[in-house]
Amino acid sequence: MSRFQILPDARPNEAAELMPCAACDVRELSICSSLRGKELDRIAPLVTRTPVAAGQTLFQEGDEAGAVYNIIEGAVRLFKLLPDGRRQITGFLFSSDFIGLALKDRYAYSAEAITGTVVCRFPRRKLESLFEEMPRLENRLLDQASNELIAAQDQMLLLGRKTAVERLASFLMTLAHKQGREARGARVDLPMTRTDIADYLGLTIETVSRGFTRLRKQGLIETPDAHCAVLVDPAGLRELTEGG
Amino acid sequence: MSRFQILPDARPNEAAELMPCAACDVRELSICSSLRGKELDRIAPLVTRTPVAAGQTLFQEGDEAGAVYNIIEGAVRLFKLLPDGRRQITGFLFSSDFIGLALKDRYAYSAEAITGTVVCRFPRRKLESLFEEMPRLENRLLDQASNELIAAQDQMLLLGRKTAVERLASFLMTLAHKQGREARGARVDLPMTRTDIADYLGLTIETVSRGFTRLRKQGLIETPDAHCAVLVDPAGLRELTEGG
DNA sequence: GGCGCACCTTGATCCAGGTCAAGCGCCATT
DNA sequence: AATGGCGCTTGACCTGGATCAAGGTGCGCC
Repeated sequence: MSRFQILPDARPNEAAELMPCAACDVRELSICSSLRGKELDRIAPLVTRTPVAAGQTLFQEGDEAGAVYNIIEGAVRLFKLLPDGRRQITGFLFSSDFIGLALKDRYAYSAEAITGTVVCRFPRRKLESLFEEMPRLENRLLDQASNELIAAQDQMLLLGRKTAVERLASFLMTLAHKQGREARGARVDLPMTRTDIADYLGLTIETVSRGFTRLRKQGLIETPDAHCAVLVDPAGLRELTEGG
Repeated sequence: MSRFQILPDARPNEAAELMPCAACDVRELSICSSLRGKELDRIAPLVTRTPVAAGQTLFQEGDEAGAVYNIIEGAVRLFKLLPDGRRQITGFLFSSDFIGLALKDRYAYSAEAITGTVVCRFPRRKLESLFEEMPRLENRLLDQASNELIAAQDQMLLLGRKTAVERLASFLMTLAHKQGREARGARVDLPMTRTDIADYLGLTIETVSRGFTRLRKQGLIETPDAHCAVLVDPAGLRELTEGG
């Protein structure tokens, strides 16, 4: 999937020679876009590119937070569990997204790959020591944190006050936006399962399924298969999003 | 309520003479704790201390985000509205809390004083230009953002997956924690109304009221009046919090 | 090509929490 | 001390979404 090899941990010099950062597909989109040439050279030997198979765990809630990650390719779900197994997915992350803002000593949530994924792993301690050297990096992270907080508040509104179809419509339009496919007829990818969507929207899988059926019958979307949705009427969906 | 006078906007020199920051009650608790003496002198003339009456609006969702705030005293609710009036409160803020992390050009939520409140207002543009000078300040804000993100994720779990009583128990224990009153018999202040609590927990006022009644009948709390709760059995409440 | 399994859809029924309605307590105003 | 309004509680009933149950569909594997 990735054009890059996994970097051997034991030989940082060789890793540096490969210059993965300079050639990274998502560099300009990720937090790394805040880094200049020299800074990139400084960081390159510290990162490790790793593939993660679908369903595999990156880390679990409560683990010591030893690393932060950039997603190079694929999709990841972040979630929290209650002791009896109830699950809340707090976010889906995709290429160029950063994992590791919301943490103290330990991760506050678990992270699993949804599809085959490639991540770029960065030791957390080293990151923090770089802040002094690279204030633009910290700046970028604060910006990112801001965006995530705004998204989190939107999600609270969704979970606290929206109906099932409104939640589903909101979810589809948010994904469409992230994928740059908000136009009529655009095809939105849904790499996650119905169960994932349900656990993200605070619903059950059955309600999510009925929601898709309803949006389809109302002529708002088409679902050629379970892992994509075609926006037949994005304006109508957008309206639904806010209770219209 | 505050021991400080409102600073006259028109006369910054006089404001500086008053040195409100150096004498500020909540300085050590707020983001300002990251500032050293000289930095404080630099910031003091830029801030404006303002009282806000109960029920008054600090700013509205969609307003241009011209300022950030520190709460000196009182309580504030942040919320988002749907066009039909459904409201989701995204947070309650108290003394020493900071308002202004989750914003781009415009505020993503509205802010209203719950009780009589005193805030410390800071022009946003000036704040950003101070980051270079005071990296510790940016550091502190990133930390704060981290904490807020973790809290937001907890709230998503609450809204998406907890039952009505579990939500109420979680709310009480979170407030108890913030107030440093988690011991058996401790008295937790509830400055907000039942309607506010309902809009924070994604419930109706009736369900919140029945929740209090149920917790009382189970011997977990007492409610001498509507604006406080006594923790009769904090361990029991804590269990409920996670579905126990 | 058939088997097994994971995932999705649909229907029938149930129930937690919403809605509607009534009444109480408290306080500010007259 | 009557009045009115707001905030809170409680009861009766209703409903959106959960739960329970039964197939359907697609795909990897033998």
